[in-house]
Amino acid sequence: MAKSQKAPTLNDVAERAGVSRATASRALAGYGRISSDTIEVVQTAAHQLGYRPNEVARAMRAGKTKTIGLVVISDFTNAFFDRATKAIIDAAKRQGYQTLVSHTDERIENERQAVRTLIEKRVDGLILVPSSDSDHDHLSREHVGDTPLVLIDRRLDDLQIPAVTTGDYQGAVSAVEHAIGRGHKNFAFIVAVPGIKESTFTRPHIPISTVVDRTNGFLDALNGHKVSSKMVFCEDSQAGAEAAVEKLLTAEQRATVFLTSNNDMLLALLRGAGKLGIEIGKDISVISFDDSPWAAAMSPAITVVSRPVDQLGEVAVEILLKQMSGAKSLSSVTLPTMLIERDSVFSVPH
Amino acid sequence: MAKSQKAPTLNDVAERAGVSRATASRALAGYGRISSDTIEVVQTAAHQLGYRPNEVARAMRAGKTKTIGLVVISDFTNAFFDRATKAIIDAAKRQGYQTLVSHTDERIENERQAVRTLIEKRVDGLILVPSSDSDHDHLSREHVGDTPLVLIDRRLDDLQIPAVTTGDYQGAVSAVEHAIGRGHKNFAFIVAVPGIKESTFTRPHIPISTVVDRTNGFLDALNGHKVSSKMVFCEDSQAGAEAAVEKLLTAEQRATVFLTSNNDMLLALLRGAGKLGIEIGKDISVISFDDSPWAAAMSPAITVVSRPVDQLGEVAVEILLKQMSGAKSLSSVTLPTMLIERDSVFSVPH
DNA sequence: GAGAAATGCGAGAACGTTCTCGCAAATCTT
DNA sequence: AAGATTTGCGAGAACGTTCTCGCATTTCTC
Repeated sequence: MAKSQKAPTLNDVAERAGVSRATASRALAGYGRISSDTIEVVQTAAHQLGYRPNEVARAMRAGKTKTIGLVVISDFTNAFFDRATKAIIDAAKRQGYQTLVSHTDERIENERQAVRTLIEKRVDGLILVPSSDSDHDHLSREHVGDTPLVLIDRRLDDLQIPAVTTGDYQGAVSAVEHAIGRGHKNFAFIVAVPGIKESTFTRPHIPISTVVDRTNGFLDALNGHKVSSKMVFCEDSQAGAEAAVEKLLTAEQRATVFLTSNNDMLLALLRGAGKLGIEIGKDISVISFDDSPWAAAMSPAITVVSRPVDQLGEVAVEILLKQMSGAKSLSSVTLPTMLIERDSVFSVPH
Repeated sequence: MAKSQKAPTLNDVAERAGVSRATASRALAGYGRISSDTIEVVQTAAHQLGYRPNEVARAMRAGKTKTIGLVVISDFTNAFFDRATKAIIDAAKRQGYQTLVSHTDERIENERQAVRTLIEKRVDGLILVPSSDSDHDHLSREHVGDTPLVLIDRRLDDLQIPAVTTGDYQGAVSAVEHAIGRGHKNFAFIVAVPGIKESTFTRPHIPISTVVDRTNGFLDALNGHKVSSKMVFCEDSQAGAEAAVEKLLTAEQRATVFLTSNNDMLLALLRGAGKLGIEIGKDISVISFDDSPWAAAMSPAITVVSRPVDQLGEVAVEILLKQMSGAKSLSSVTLPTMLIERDSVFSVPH
């Protein structure tokens, strides 16, 4: 008997139960007209054979895979996208969907390829964090067909795709206002910009709405106050960030408060300060975007602009599901950020 | 025309190219006997229609989904499983496989359900970190059928399943020896044990090989040396960990060196020390399992037992693929850990 | 230039479901 | 008790591929 090799099919169950395939299907799925006796017979037959429904066949027949795709950049240090990933996977599961995950490492070719294969796998929907605000042909309706699509963390202003983002502009504003309230007059903002070749003090093109919003918030909040400020736009590498940080820390008119646009930059700042013997919370103040258990446990604990990452994932799934069930022209959502005051911002005596 | 609604199928392509479905298939997949003229005709037809092969149908026909399942506990603080997840997804993609991810949150029912649905989705293989060394019926051959299965991070000694683990015993030994070399004579080991209800100083049943190995390594390395030591077994909650830590830190004969079994425990220790005004690297020494960017950037930087997490993922995928291609009775692999000496361990004057 | 071999292509089955029909038997009407 | 309705079930198609056959037609062989 080669029977023990292949997984038992519905046909095998039907045969053993002495009914037709159609009846077996009805008995197990519990639809249509069927007697409770037959249900029992079929169920025990299925159980004895160790029958597992073949979801591939089911998907083929139904035209739905009960699977969504997630295309995400994965950041090492920031827990942000890892957290978002978990939130999405779990929220999807709660609704009966499994999640196929792809990483782009912020490279557009990877994004393109990921979208392509996920669509070929016929995912019922797609959640994506776009790597570029200009290169997004592969996200057009023409290319994704009628696959529902939701963006997270970043908007794409020239495409009609619902996006779930966080209040980055407001977050930057609240950070600046907090520091101004504590008497700070000399600001620095360390901004990570994916894709640029080397760090610079002059504003480059920023391909990500999130970062644009934060810099705008920073500038606008400062506007009208008699303070000096400086932004450094860092390349993504650790070395680049550290070099830029060192330049800021050793400047003659060193800022008294430093904002960092994510945890990678915060870490670069921490390393740089450590190396130069500069104490956080005493020599300089620090506020970072994105909270993490680490930021809270350090001495001093770091004041952060916390973003609602779990909620971000949940809302994204929610909007995606709405789209799947036929809703048209869904609008984007911006979730509020929150400044968590800890010990890394001191008051400047005036 | 309702044609614009449905995704074009191979039939549509064939029709437009004026050939049969079979020929169109050959032309696109590039197998069998076919003239280069027809290939071109079919390819342009496919391109004009925006044809995307339906991988569901392909999977059904082939009996292979080109998809693997990953069942993992997800830890907030530790980057460990997030890193492993990324490594696995990327390694799988390199081999042409997509990855379906499920989180168990260390709960056996979730693990059971995840395995079940992944098998119903007919994944070609399964990578899993088991939550319990005793409750694993759902992983028996009887239940997973002939789906290849690889364990990571934890062994299951009474089941014949290949596991990729790290040298946790040796890691603990190297940490202890390092501290002994620096003159320490009073050790504490803070051990997270999933599943226990409350923290305790007496050894409970530990359902995870990784943790067992570490405690054994700790004990064995200490054996024969004239030192005192204490282990605290922590429940998984943050509050539980902190309470246990506080007890250790305020003990009259406080240890001079603290080992922590993961980054969550390290954080609990950091918070506790911060609260009590105890300085790491000065008042107490610290060594933690698992490296992270944070541990390296802090002041003082934390000495850690680093585990090769990327390699872990890659090897797991490799073994899984071997199993998929028919290899039988693969053996388990243990990857070496490495002690990274930083600034959190001081020398005790004798 | 006649048979042999090679080439290109179409017909049709198969993968494992679900679901629409239609038919027989059982149950309900009055 | 005879028609009307309900109930339970089986036959068969469909989802979109791939692949095995077999049949023409072309190209090779001497």
